[in-house]
Amino acid sequence: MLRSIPAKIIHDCIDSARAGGLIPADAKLNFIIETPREEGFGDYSTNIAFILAPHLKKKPVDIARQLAESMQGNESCESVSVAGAGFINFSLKDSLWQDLLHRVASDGITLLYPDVGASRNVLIEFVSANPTGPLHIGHGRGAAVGDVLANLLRKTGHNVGREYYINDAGRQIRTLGRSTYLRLKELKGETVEYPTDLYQGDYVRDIARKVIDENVAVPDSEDEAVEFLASYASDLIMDGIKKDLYDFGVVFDRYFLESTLYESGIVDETLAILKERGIAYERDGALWFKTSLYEKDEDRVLIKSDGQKTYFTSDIAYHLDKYKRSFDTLVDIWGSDHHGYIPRLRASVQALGRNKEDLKFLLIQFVTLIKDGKPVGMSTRSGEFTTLREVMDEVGRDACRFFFLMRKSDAHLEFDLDLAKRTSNENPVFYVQYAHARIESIFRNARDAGIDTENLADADCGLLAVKEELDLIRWITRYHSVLEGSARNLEPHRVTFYLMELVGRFHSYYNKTRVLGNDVRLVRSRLLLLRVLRDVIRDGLGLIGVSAPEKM
RNA sequence: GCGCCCGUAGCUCAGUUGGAUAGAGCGUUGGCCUCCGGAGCCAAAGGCCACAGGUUCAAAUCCUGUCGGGCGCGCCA
Repeated sequence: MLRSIPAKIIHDCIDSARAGGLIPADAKLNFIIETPREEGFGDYSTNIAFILAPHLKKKPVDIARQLAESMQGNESCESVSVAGAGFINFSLKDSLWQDLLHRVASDGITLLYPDVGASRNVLIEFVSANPTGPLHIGHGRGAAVGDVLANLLRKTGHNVGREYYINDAGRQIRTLGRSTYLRLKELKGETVEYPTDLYQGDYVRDIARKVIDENVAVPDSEDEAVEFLASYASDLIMDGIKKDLYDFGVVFDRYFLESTLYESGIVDETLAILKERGIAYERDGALWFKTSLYEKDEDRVLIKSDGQKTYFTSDIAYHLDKYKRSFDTLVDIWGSDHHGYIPRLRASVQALGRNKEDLKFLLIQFVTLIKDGKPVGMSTRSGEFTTLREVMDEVGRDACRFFFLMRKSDAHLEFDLDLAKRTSNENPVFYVQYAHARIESIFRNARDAGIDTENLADADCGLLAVKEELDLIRWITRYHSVLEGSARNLEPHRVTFYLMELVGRFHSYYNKTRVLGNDVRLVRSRLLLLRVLRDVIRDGLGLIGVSAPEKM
C-alpha cells in the first residue's frame, strides 16, 4: 500500500515511455525505489535511469531528465529532480502524506504491517539449552532474538511456531546425574574426588542439598542413583529455565524431547531414506553421511561402529519431523560457536529433498558483560557464569531485552550493566519509553483541558503543515518498510534502531512545537498525529517485548 | 593447516542487501526551562570505512590477497 504510490508513479512513467517507443518492451527493469538517506533528496529516489542506460545506450543523466519530465505532470508528485549521475528524486504532495496518516488513524496500525510471509509456516527453534545448568546471558540473548523474530514474522504474515529442543537422550544429562551424586556424597561428609569434567557450578550442590533437605528417596545402588538423580536434577533445572524464560517474556509452543524421535521411529525412517538414496554408506564398521555431496564439508558419522547413533542422526530426524509437521521454512538459532555444524545440517535437509533455503540459521555471538567499565569474567567451566536471572534482576527485563536487541545478532555484544540501569538520556531504553510516557502525558493534559482525545476522526490532517510534522508522518509510515526489511533479513535489531530514530524525531518536535494551545482544530489534528505515533511506538516496543509505560 | 564471522569517529555500534557529501549514541566543548515531563532539545569538534589490488556508471558493501581479532574443525556431546 505504501509502496504502491511511488511505484505507480514510476510505472505510469515507464508505460508512457514504452508507448512512445523510448523503452524497448523486452527490457528487464529491476530498479529500486528507496528512501534517500539525505533528507534534501526528497521522499523517494530511484536508480531506474542507471538500469535503462545499457538498454538504451544513452547516458543515465539524459534518460533521467527525460523520465523526470514526464513524471513532473503526475498528480501525486510534488517535485521531481535529477541528481548526481542520474538519480531521479521525487517527493509526494503533502496532502498524500496527510491522507495516509488519516487512514492509519482510522484503519489502525495494522495497515502498516507488510505481508512478507504470504501465510508460510515457519518454525523457529531457539534457546534449546540442555537442562544441565541455568540459562546464562548468552542463552538470554538467543531467547530475546528468537522471541522477537517470532513476533516479527507473525506480524508480517507468517504462521509461526516456537520450539525448544532438548537433548534428553544424551550423555550430558548422565553427567549431571553423576555430578549431583558426588555432590550429595560430599554433603553427607564423604571425601570424594570431584573430576573436572563434571559440572562445576554451585547449582549442582544446591540441588544435592535439596535432595537431603526434602528427604528425597534416592536408590541405593550407584548406577540407579545416578540415573535417578540425572532425571531429578534435570527436571528441576528445566523448571527453573522455564520460569526464567517466562519472566523474561518468552513462551514456547513446544518443548521437543530428543527421546521422542526414537520412540516415534522417525530416526529409523530417516536412516532408511538416507540409505535408500545412497547418501549413507558404510566404512570402517560405521555408517557415514555423504556431506560432500552437497556442501564443502567432510563426511560425518551417523552410526558409530559400536552401534550408537550420533547427535547428528537425531538432528536430521528432528528436522525431518519439523518438515513433516508442514513447516516450510525452518529457522535455527544457535550460539555462534556451533557454526561449524551448519554445513552438515544444511546438507542433510538437501538429502531429505529440501531446498537449501528452507533452513535458515541465525548465529548468536557472545555477550560480554561490562561492569565499572571492565568486562565481567564468564567461564562455564569454572561455573562462574552470569545467569540470565542475575542480569534480569539487576537491570530489569525491559533494559535487558532492549540491550540484547541493539546489535546484529552475529556481532559481539558489550552489555554495559551500569548504563542499562541508568535512568537518564544515556540509556536508550529510557529514551524510547520516555517518549511514550511524554505523549501519554500530553493526552492527560488535553483531557484535563476538556478536549476529547478519543474521537479524532474528524481532525483535519491538512493542518499538519510544519516540516517536522510531515517528517514525523513519513517516519511513522516507514514502520512498514522497517518491518519488511527486518522480517526478510531476519534482523530484529532493525526495529530497535528504528524506534530510537523515530522517537528522536518526536523529542525534537516536542521541544520546538507546542501541541496544546488555543487553536482547538490545530490541537486536535496534532493529537491525531501523536496518537498514531504513540501507537507505532507501543507496537514496536511490544514487538521487542519491552513495556510502554504511561508514566515513569 | 582448513573453514566461518568480524575489522567503520576516542568508546560502543548502525549503514535500507552496490548508490549521492559514510551516520547515531556515549564521551568532549558550548548553548536552551515565565510555556504540554530538562529522564528532553540545539550546535561544534572528531574518518585513509585495517591494508593492497580487481569488478562497474557507482564499492564500507561484491571478488582476490595481506595483516589483525574471535570462533570452529572427533566414530565428543
